[in-house]
Amino acid sequence: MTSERTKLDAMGTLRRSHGCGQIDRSCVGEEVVVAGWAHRRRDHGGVIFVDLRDQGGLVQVVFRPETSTEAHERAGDIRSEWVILARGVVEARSAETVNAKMATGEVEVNVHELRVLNSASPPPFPIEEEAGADESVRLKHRIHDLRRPPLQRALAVRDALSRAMRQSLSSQGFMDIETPMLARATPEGARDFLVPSRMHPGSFYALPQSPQIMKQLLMVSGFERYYQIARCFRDEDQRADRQLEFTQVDLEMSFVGVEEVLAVLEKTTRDGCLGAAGVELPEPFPRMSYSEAMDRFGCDRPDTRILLELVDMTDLFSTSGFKAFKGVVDKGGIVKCLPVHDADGISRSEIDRLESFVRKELGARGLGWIRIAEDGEWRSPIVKFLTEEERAAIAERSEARPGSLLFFQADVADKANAILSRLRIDLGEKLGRVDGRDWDVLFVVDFPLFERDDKGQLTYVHQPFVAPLEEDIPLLETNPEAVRGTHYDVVMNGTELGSGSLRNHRADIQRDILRALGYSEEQMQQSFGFMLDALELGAPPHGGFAFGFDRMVMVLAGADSLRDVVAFPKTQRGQDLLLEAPSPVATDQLDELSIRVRLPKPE
RNA sequence: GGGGCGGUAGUUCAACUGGUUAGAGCACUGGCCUGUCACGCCAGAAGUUGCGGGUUCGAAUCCCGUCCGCCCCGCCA
Repeated sequence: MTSERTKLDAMGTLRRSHGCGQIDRSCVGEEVVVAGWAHRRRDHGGVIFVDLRDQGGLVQVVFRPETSTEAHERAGDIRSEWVILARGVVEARSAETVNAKMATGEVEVNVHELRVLNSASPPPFPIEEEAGADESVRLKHRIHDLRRPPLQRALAVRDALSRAMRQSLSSQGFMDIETPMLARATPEGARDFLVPSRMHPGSFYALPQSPQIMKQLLMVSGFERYYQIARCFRDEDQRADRQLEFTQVDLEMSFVGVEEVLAVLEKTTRDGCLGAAGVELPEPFPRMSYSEAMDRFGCDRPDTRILLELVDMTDLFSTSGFKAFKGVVDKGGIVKCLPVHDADGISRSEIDRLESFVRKELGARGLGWIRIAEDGEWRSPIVKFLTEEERAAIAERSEARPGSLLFFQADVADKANAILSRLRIDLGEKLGRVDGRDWDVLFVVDFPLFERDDKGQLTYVHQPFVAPLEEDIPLLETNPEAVRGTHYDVVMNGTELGSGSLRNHRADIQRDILRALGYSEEQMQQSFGFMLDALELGAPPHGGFAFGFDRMVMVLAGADSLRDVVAFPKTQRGQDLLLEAPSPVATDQLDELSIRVRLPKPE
C-alpha cells in the first residue's frame, strides 16, 4: 500500500493542545498542536490545504513552503483519512477567504511541523453527512460509516441517554444489579440463543431474552428498587426496529401499585429525554386506554400528532345489502373507515397505488373508497351497493363533505386496524395532517390480560406474569377474557418505548392464570416451577418496566433504523458483515463441547 | 416460512424492444497549479454485469435456480 512508500512518523513528545473544533478567533497568534484524520485535501502546488477532522470538529490546516519546506513537501503525500499531527500557528483568515460553512471557518492553522502518524487506504464512500452508499456497503465498512456525523451523533445521544437515565434512577433510589448472561433456557416466548456447556455435555445455557424472571426474584430477595441497563437476546427475525441483541433499561420495584410505577416511568422518561436531547415532555403524560387507541387509531402505539382518525362502521353493515362487507361482519369481523377531508390532492391513480400497496404489503383483500366530489356526487366503486339510508349514516359518522375521501377496510379486527392504521400514518404524513409538535408521548393503559389465538385457545397478551386488576380477580374463573391487566406502555412518536406491569406476587393467582392459559399442573411445574416456588418465599407486591433503550435512542436521534443507533449492528438475516459473524468453528472446538453439526440437507 | 423492491468499475448510477469493444459522475493513479474549501485543468487505470444453469447465431437484458441487502407479513413484546 501507500504506507510502504511513505515514511511514517512517531508522535514523539508532541501532543495535541486543542481539538479541531475548539480553534476559533480567540486562538489567533497561538501555537497549537492538532491531530486527526485528513478529511479533505486541496493541493494547489504552492499551497496545500487539509481539512483536519477529529471527533470534535473540523479545522483547515495550511501548508506553505515559506513556512516549512519540509512540512509542505510531506503534505503533498497526504490522502483521505491519513492520520496526522500538526504543530502550527492559528491565523485569522482574510475576509475573502473566510468559509462561512465551517464552524472554524474564520481561522486556519499555519503548519510549521507535520508528523504523518499513519496512512490509510481510500474509504469506499465519502465520510459525509449522507453516506450515499448502499447499506450493505456501509455495514461491511462499518469503521468508515461510524466516522460519519449522523452515527457519531447517534452514539453520543446513546451515551447521554444512558447517563441521564442512570442518574435519574439512582436519584430515585434504584440500585443497579447485574443478572447473568448465561441463564436458563425458557420454553415460553421468543427463541433462545443457546450456549453449550463444556462441563455439562448435552446441556445448554440460554442468553436472557430479558431479565424479567431474575428481577422478580430480586424483589422476593428484598431489593426493593432494582434497575439495570441490560443486554437482551432473542433469536427471532429482524426488523428496522428489532435486532437480535438489544438493550433494555430494566427496572422493578416493590410495595407499589400502578400509579407509583407510572410516576417513576414518567420521571425517568422525562429526565432521559431532557438529558439526552434537551427534549421537554409534558407533565403529566397523557393517558389513553388500549381500547380507545385501537378504536381511534387502529394501533396500540398511536402517533397522536397525526390528526386523521378512524371511524367504526361495523354496525351499519351488519344489516346491509352490500354482501362483501356484511359477510365480514357476520363472521365476526369489523368495518372501519379512514375519512380524509379536503382530499383533492389524492388522485385516482394514487388511490390505485394505495390499493396495490395494502394488498401486496399488508395482505388486504382490497381497499374500499368513496370520494365525495365538489358537486356532492359520490364517486366510488362500492356506492352502488349502498342504500340512501346507509349513505346518510356513513356521511354523518365520517363527517363527510364535498372533497372528502373515505377509505374502508372490512376484515378481522386486527387486520382491518393494522391496514387503516398504516394508511393513516402514510397519508397523514404525506398530506401534512399533523399538529406540529415535535414530540408526542403518552401512556397506553388498560390492556386486556388475555386474548384468543386463532385456535380459540386463551393466550396472554404480553407475558404470563402480568397481574390482573385486583377487582377483576374473581373473573379469572368465570370470564377470563374480560379480565383487565395492569399492563402499560410508554409510546413516543408512534414508537413503543417500553412496557411494564404489576406482577403476580401470589402463587395462587399466578397458578389460576396459568391454568386459564391451559397449563396442566405438571406443565406449570416444569415451565414455571422455580418462579411459583419463589413466590411462596415471601414475595412482596411488585411491578416494573423495561424501556427499549435502542428504540428510545432511535426516536431521540431521529433515526429510521436501529442499525443507525448501534455501533456494530446485524443485518436482517442476523449477520455482522464486518466481523463476519456467525461463522463455522473448528472441529476441535465442537468436540470439546460434545457437539456434532448436522446441516439441513439441500433439496 | 411467505410477499415486495434491489444487486452492472472502489462507489452512485446509465445501457431503448436481446445486437459492435458495457458508459458517466464521484473516488483512485500520474502530471500541472500559491488562497482553496465538493478547488481547478490535463492524462490514465479500473468490470467474473452477485453466483450457477438454460433459451438464442448472439444475454447485463429473457427463463429457472441460488446467494446477498433492504421493507413488510408471519414470528417477536
